[in-house]
Amino acid sequence: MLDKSYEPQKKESLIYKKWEDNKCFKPYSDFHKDSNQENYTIIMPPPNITGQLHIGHALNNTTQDFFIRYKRMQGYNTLWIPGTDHASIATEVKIIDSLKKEGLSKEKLGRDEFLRRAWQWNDKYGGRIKLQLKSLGCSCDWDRCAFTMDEQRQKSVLHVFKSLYDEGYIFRGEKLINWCPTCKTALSDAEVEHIDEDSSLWYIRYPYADDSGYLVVATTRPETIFGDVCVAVNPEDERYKDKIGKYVVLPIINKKIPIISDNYVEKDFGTGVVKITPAHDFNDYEVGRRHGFEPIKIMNLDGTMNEFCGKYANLDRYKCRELLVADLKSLDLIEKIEPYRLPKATCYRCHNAIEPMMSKQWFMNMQEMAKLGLDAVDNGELEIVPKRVEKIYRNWLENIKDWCISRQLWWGHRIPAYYCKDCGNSMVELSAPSKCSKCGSDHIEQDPDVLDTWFSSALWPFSTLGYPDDTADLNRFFPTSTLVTAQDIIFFWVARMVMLSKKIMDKTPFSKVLINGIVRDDEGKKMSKSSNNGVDPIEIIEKYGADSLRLSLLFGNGTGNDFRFSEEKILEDRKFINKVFNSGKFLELVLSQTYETKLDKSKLNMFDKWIYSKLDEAITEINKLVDNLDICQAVNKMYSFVWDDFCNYYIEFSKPYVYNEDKEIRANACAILKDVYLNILKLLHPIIPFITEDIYSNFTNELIIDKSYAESLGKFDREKEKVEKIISLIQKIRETRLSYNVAPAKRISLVIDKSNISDESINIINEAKLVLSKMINIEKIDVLDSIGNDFIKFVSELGEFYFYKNEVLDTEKEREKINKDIDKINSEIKILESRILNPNFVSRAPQQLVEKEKSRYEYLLTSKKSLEEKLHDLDKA
RNA sequence: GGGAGAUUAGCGCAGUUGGUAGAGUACCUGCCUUACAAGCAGAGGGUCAUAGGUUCGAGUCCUAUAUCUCCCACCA
Repeated sequence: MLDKSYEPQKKESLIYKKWEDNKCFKPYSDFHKDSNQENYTIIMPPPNITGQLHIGHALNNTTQDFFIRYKRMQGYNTLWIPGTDHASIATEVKIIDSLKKEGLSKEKLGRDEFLRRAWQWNDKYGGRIKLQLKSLGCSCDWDRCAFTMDEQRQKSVLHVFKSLYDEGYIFRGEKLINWCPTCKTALSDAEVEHIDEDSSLWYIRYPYADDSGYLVVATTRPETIFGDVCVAVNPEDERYKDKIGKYVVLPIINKKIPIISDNYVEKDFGTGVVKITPAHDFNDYEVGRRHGFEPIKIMNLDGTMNEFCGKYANLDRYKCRELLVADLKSLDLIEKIEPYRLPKATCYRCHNAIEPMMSKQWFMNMQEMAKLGLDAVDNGELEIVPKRVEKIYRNWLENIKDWCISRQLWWGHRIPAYYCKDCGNSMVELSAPSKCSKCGSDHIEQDPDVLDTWFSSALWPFSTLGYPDDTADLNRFFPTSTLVTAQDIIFFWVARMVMLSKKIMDKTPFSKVLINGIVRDDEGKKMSKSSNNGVDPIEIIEKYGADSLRLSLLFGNGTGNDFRFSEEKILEDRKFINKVFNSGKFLELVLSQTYETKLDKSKLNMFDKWIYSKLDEAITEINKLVDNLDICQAVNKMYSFVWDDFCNYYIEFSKPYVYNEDKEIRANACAILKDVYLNILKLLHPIIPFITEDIYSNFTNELIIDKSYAESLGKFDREKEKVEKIISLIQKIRETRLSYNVAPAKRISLVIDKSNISDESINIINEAKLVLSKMINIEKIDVLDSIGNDFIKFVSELGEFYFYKNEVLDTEKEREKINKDIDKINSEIKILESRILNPNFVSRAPQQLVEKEKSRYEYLLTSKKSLEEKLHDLDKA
């Protein structure tokens, strides 16, 4: 028995358990090793264990689950691998925060104890995430669940690191890198966020060494003056041409530095003179390198000034700036200070300012890798949806630089590099060497640093399948099929997966990438942890059920478009599920009144054939849309098929048959209704898995998740057309009744003029007699030889029809209505005339269209004429 | 500074090779019709941001402009 009403809360977890117990989420090939079904594989973007999932995750994972369930039912050998990400820096920041609350610090705890805490953290939050995914209904194979730092994934990371090191793609060196003084680690370029901030442009006077006045330098960072190695002007700048090669004296520290020329300098900005600080600015680093200057480091790793800065040493850089500017002012070396808005580089995790610093780090050379990434889209191995995202992807790869992969953190994959304390030799090995390969010393130390968290994520498509081991999974499921993810990690993750998969596995890791839009709150703001407007999917699921949430996420949202989340939308969409549920109730009711249901294909009536045709049409369309990753339109199609075609019409059509006195008719009608309904459940299962499973189990002993996708009994064009005509007649009758204010309960007669209607129409109407009487309260159908004045006429596609005046008439209403109709027709006639009377249209538009428009025009003219006649008759009467 | 997207009914949105604007919801009218009032049947409501252009024909293609959002970026 179905529940009294749709109440999802109680049942969903039980249903999920049933799926798990029956191993429904496992690929078919796990049980049938020699299965040759085509594979369909998705790797889940592993959520960070920093916290819990929000609606954006729910959107991505619902999308993935939709594809997986759909493909599973279509007979693919499906595998969806779930997992979580250790999120090195993000998690470490969180743990440090929580330690702070206990009055602890990471240094106090020590590395081992800190890591123990981190693993505890993983147990807690990783577990919560899995729970959330299960509540959402995700049908992923939990036995294959991976964690970016579990044993197998550590092994993958080691192997990839070593092989890229051996090939020379990974190297160690001292370069200018992004340094977060708060997190105290290096960051990659991708991890730096630029935020516009109000600041100033300081114009500082640099006296010439020969005492002939001074040069004015405009800078946004006066405190880096200690690291200046020269000042630069544009070689074409007339103002300074004769100064090139001369020297200026750095204020405060009184150091002589040269004036050089470089094209990098823009004449029109500031004073056209730039101070060059190679150790603390990326452009200056390049300029310095071009002109052979050694960078001078002036900052400590915590963002304070170093001993090189005299009395400013150990001051925070901003404090230093303040004092220095004051000092310069008192020396009259500040020409002016202008307000200036500049993009401030900040850490994507702690949001504090980062500093470019010289530091010894590990890097990955990306030049060749980027080509691999570009090839993938160029030669069609990888399709990115929506298409526009491809440009973003391409642009990033075209401007890529070396990837700084080492982090001065503890939570992460420790770099497998070992240094000999005696001879300084460095070794990269899969396991810790006991002796130095060069001098034989056993004073060996592992590099204390860990890898960028995105290094391990980049290997996800093959690390999850068992790389570097030669596993059955790797052979069977790599490369995977579709990747579904959010747009903010295209660079961090998607591009790097493509590059590394091509490099390591020699294959593009997936053939399609679907990039979902951003989830916003109901005010249109981006949902994020920092704005604290995130919504926990569990909360919504408890309130409305997972199916409602899933439907709401998938329905009415264009592919790749941003999505505005609101509870109202969930309430709106839930109505659809309720509708599906209630149609199940109806089926249950009619089945309970029937002893036998047997589907006899030879006994389909025209309505049955119509619904099967519509079903067939819907399936075909949905297949096409899903293949194009257009879930939005696919769900739209399901919605209108189920609600409009099935519920509003077919169920009503079926009533005279399922309640028929003839047992045989009744049995067959019930069987057909059931068949169509079960197919509808299959159609909908990928969007709303729980309710469809629940209802399906009510009518069968099988699990819908395992069944094949919806399939129609056939396609019947002639009957389809007939029923469409019936439908339009029904609509016309309803409209006419309403316009004459005929009470819905009043049974009236439908009249046909025998001389003015085709035999076919009469046949169709006879066939639909039962239905018409039921749906629009038609008492009887009179076929008359001729029609006089006592009738109300209306036209449908089946021909001309009449009501008895005395049954329906209200003269005033009638006149109003006819006038309205004439107005409508007139405006359409106008539009048509503008075309068919236009010789250009007639000669250049497709002939078919011209014909169509012409016949429509003729039809309108006759209709108009008959309406005018009617009006005339009315006036007479 | 560069790039991308958005702008369609009161609201939040769909609209895939250019061919007379669509569903949901809200509002209005009438119905508690034996699956469903979380429903049924109807009605109204849009010069598709603006201005040009291409075309017989533009929400759809092109060019500008405006407003909003997002991404990228070293003009010190």
